[in-house]
Amino acid sequence: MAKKNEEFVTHITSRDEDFSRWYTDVIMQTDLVDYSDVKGCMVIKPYGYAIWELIQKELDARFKATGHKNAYFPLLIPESLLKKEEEHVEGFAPEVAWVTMGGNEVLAERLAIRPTSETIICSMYSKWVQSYRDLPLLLNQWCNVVRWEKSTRPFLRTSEFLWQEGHTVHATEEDAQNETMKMLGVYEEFAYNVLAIPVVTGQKSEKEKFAGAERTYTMEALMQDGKALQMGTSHNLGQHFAKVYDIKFLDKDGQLKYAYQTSWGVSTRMIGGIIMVHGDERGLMLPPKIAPIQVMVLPIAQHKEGVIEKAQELCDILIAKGLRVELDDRDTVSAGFKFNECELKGIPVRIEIGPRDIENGVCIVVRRDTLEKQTIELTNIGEEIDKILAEVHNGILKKATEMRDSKTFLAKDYSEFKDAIENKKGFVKAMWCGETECELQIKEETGATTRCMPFEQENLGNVCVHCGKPAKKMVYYAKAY
RNA sequence: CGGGGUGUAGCGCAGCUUGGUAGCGCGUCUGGUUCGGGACCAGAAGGUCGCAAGUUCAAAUCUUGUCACCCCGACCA
Repeated sequence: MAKKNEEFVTHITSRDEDFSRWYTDVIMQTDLVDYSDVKGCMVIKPYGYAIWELIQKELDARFKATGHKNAYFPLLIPESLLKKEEEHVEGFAPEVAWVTMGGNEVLAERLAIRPTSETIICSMYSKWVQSYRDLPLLLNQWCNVVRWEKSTRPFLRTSEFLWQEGHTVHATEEDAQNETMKMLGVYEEFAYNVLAIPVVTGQKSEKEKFAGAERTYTMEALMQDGKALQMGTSHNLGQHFAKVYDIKFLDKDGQLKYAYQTSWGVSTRMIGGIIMVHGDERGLMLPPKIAPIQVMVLPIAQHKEGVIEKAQELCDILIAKGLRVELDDRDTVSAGFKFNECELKGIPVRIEIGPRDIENGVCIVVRRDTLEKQTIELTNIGEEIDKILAEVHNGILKKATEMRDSKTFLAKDYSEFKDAIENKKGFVKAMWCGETECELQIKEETGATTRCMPFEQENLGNVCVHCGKPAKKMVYYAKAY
């Protein structure tokens, strides 16, 4: 006899009690990842990888729609090649992993395992770009990169991670800037419409920008513990790399010119963001569009005649609608266990169907985000589920937006600023003089960094919140992952 | 690299102060009864107590050394 337990039970640490522990509990118990024997590297298990595959699919469709093609460049980069762009090397030097041996022989020149591929891609682009007719060159690659991190956390910071990096070449500065903004726009649209995560977009400060970029743009999301996470970046590289790697083309006017470039990327870190934005006390909450299983069908009292058959029939109808559906027909665990497991794993919708329902021609549909149960007629179940999945998406986006807004504060002076960072925790909007020195001091004193200078500027005052000098920009500050 | 902490069954931990040859919860396996919110009963398997040396009749426990991992800082998608 199953225990009639009205209280829902969870086996994960409370979010409020220890957010970091909660995060670890969720990713380990939901079968997303496992720790490997390699320091700082995670194993992405099938359930976690399926999420990444869906992210890839959604993004690829967007990249293709904006004229980009996929390619693949080598994992290993000769030291000499990597070292050409000074600012770039300086930025990445501390975290590059090196290959020094080939078989039993010491290599004459060490090979870097790519921390990012600008250098190797630019070295190829210099061969490929000769004429204005070759431009724009719009490529993307899906790959792994390695950065030797001192402290790591699954998805958020691992020594090796998966990402996509777009690298484009343009004839004019204007084209490059347009591309930079366009791709940030693609990421932003993706964040809202696929991940259901509200973001703040804007430009990075000099201190925070990508090593070797002219300008870096970013989208920043806020996690439930009030820390910010950079979810994607888009860089206008200007002619920095073109000059170093000699990417020149003959323009319409017969002049030989250096090309303008961009690069942009998002990584498996996004999955960490999804967990920390949407997750709750019961575990994961996956946005329907990237949920490997959108609907789990649970037969109740499945040993009784006709139940499994009816549940399978229901599955088939939904699969035919193009939904990702699974039937949990295990007879080794109780129904209650399955309910909890569905919630833990963040499956957006589950359907319970048992003898009583079959008799009445209905099923019970439960939304993961609200845990609301509704009785739905089997006759038009396909349309209803579509509708409910859309409602779940909108519901979690709304909730996440409210969460972000409730954790976004204004600071007119430095005491307000410190109070907001230390006690309230979240985004803090404040005016800034534009000096790196000020940023450094603020970080030293509060732990907060500038996240971005948002495109949507507001005038909160005329002076810098820290030094009191004339203010140039409104900035989002936060402690960040 | 600075500061702190932890290593005992697959996972989470207790035992250590005051030495006496290892235990709890979860999980796993077997059988049965269950199955509409993490079922129950009965039985079973599983540990050179991180590693090494020392003290002792006797070490998970005391001493010394060593290794590994985790957290907080510095650095970063």
